[in-house]
Amino acid sequence: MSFRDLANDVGIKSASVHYHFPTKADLGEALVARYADRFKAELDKIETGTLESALNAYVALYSRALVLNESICLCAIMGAEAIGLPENVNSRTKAFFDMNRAWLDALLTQNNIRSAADKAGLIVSALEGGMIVASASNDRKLFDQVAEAAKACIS
Amino acid sequence: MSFRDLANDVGIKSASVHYHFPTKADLGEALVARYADRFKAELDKIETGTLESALNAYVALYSRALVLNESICLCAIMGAEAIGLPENVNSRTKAFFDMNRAWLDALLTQNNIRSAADKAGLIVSALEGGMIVASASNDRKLFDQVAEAAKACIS
DNA sequence: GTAAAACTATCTTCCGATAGGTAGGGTCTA
DNA sequence: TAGACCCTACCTATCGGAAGATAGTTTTAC
Repeated sequence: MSFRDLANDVGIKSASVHYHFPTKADLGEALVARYADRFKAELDKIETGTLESALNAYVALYSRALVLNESICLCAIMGAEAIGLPENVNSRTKAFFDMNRAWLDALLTQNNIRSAADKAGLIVSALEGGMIVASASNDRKLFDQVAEAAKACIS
Repeated sequence: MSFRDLANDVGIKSASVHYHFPTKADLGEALVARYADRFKAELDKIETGTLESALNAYVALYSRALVLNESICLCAIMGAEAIGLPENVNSRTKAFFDMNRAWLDALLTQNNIRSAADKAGLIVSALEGGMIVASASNDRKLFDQVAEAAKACIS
């Protein structure tokens, strides 16, 4: 996705995109930041009543991206490319993962799960990795399997 | 990494690289294929005597890439970029993941672990995702945490 | 009238790819 | 055994295009 492609999609000229986002790094950072913000908003909507339903809702956030948009988590892509990406983009990506782990950690702790932080990290990694494996294999069932197996690890 | 960059590293001209790998797709496929072959060779060396030691050796294969080369699994990168990559590259990437799951499935089955296939998928996804999260966060400990948590899920 | 936001036009750099040539080594045959 | 031939692996040179970015100008909205 070049400046010209993006400009074309929006309906303006590439020079106008540069007006809002001077460099590619600025554009990338804004993209990840917006993605993280929207994800955070979805997290805040999740009802943390029972552990199981909360986890299901959490997984559904990932699953939706995989199924509907036929793409994968933006931060999985950015994270995989972290080497060679600008530092400001990487720090936003890191912040996204931190946010996810923190949310899960809080949820698990609240439900008296042992080693909450470790399991939170496992779930995030498994879901991100699961999206990649499923996407590369063109088989969404692989993601569902991973998500189920990850949930089965809790308790 | 362009044809010119690669040619420069090898010490020849980019046209000569095109002689061996006519298109970028050919080059990418060969790269992933070689990576998978080498990984397979390492898998074959693993002593599957005890489950724990075998799993440790398996995780070490990933960990080594993360620590020594200061990079991550090639197939994590290719898988994350699967959308937009040539089909021949994607099928090699898929084959790599299949191979990993099959190896773990056999190991777990051999050790009478229930839901071996599901857990094999979980481990692969967790390790691939763990590398990405750790790389993006520039914190190798995150990967080690994930690897430990994944192993703790077995049995 | 001013400031934001779009535009035109252009520059430089890099990319993947191709055409065509060259040097060296091996092979077949009269 | 000498010449004709061919294959491999590199080379030089170049093409068309796309990319990121900038300078300067015009339009639009309040």
